[in-house]
Amino acid sequence: MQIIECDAAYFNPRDVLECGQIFRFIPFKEGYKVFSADKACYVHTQKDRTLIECEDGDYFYNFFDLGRDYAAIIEKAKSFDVPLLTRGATLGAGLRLLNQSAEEMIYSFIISQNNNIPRIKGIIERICEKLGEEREFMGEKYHAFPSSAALAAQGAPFYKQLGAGYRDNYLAATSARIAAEGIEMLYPLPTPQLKKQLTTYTGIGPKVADCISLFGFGRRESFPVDTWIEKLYREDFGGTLKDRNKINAYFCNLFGEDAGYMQQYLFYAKRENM
DNA sequence: CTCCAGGCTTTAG
DNA sequence: CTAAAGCATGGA
Repeated sequence: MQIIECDAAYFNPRDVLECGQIFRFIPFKEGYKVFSADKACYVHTQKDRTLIECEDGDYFYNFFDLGRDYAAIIEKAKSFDVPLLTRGATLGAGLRLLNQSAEEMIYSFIISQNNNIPRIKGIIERICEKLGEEREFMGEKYHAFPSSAALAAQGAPFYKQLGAGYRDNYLAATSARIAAEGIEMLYPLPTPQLKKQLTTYTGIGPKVADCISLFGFGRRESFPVDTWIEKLYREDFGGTLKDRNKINAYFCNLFGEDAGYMQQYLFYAKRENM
């Protein structure tokens, strides 16, 4: 077992996990067990340090984006002088953007569309339980996220039965395509072309493509526009555009290469008062 | 009962 | 091209 340690001021496990970028984690002892692809870790905070316990330190160092200077990101966020963004970057100083498995993001965010977070988590959990390889971490069993081949071996009725609703065929069709083609050709693409390619998969539109690009391919210039962003665009930016693609262009132009981080702070601040 | 959730596909104009 | 209906499910 390895232990990675870092400054808790820029790594609050609750903020990082509960902000909708990841769906596989459970409260455990003083912190959380976190699952990604076929790996697991235990993350918790002691005083001013956040500790990550795991078997694969290199994987989770990258996963939690530990090479990034978040103090600089937060300063940049405040420099835009937008009240909601400054509030998000202040209250959410412990936020981080995760570097997750691209395939896991593809299926997870297909499920996320027009859905709520508790239900998304349940559907993904049941899929892993049924199709993911069994592993063990800290004396307890868990299931890896299934391979595309394992997902493709099931049809739409299987996903419907797990509660995926009308997204059943999206999962069946896209897993079949990826099992046949792979996704290696996507990694070298420039971000605009990556987004365009992602939207050619069944069940992936512009918003889901931005989430996959941001969380699964490390494209920090991506800015997903969902119902929350649309709401804060109107209420906090005085925006009048109604087309989400245009709202996306507005924010990408405003925030540039770090738009994804700004999106997380805004999302965080807007969701705080629920 | 209706409304909504990290929207997409299909169809109509 | 844009606009709107239809879509499963579960909780508020």
